[in-house]
Amino acid sequence: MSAASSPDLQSFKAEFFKALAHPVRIRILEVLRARERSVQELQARLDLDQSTVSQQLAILRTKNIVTTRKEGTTVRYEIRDPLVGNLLDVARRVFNNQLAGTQTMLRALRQEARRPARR
Amino acid sequence: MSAASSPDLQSFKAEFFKALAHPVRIRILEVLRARERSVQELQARLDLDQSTVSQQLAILRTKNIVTTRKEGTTVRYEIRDPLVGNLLDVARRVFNNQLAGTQTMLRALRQEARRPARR
DNA sequence: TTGGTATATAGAGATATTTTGATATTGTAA
DNA sequence: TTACAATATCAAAATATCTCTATATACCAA
Repeated sequence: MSAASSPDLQSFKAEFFKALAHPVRIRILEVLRARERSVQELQARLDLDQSTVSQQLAILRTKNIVTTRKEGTTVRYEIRDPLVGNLLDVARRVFNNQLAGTQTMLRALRQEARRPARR
Repeated sequence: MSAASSPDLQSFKAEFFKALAHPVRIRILEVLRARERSVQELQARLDLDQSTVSQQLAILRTKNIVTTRKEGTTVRYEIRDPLVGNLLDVARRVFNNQLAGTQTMLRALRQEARRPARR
């Protein structure tokens, strides 16, 4: 019974990473990292249409990565576990190593690191 | 130009998480974390057939997560950036929070944390 | 050479995810 | 009520990923 042979657990982990495995969902999480947001705000900020944002949020909700708070007719989303932010940070460091060489994306990545949040 | 609006970069990140989004690939990485392994060793240790292991390794190779070293007829794989190990650790902590409540998997997760490697 | 062992790749059917547009639902103000 | 705004869900076609089996390649020993 090694670390690598707990199939249900590894499937659970895979599901979690799947939740991160989409550009829109990553963009959403990077915005939510700074603070909670309504669907509208996400929509405006990411320049995506309502359906797209709501659907991707539904996926993040399903995977328990994000929670909601209803305020009248608007719904505010936030990241459930701040540790997810740390995860993205470590991932960024991996990307940084991987990208050593490809200039354009590397520059964008550095930009991000310098400007971690925004109101 | 916010942190969330560098679509190419976020796609690149999504590709990376996609690479982790499969139970077999996670199991492989968790074995490789301890040290490099030949395809055979992985195959035996994970109780998977040759084709499956080789295919999943090909995906990890494509995404630049592992590198290979050829030794005669055997090929040894290793994780390219040890930081990927840290990433898995942070992910484990997220899982731990998420699983608070579901007993079985939680126990398996704790097991892993206690027994991080094996020869 | 030939044969065997280790690894890689190909192909096809099954399944899952994305994408887009349309429609539901819910809450609130008039 | 009615109407509107915010959010959620549905459905279908396009695309991607998985799974399994078969075959290919590369290396080595005899």
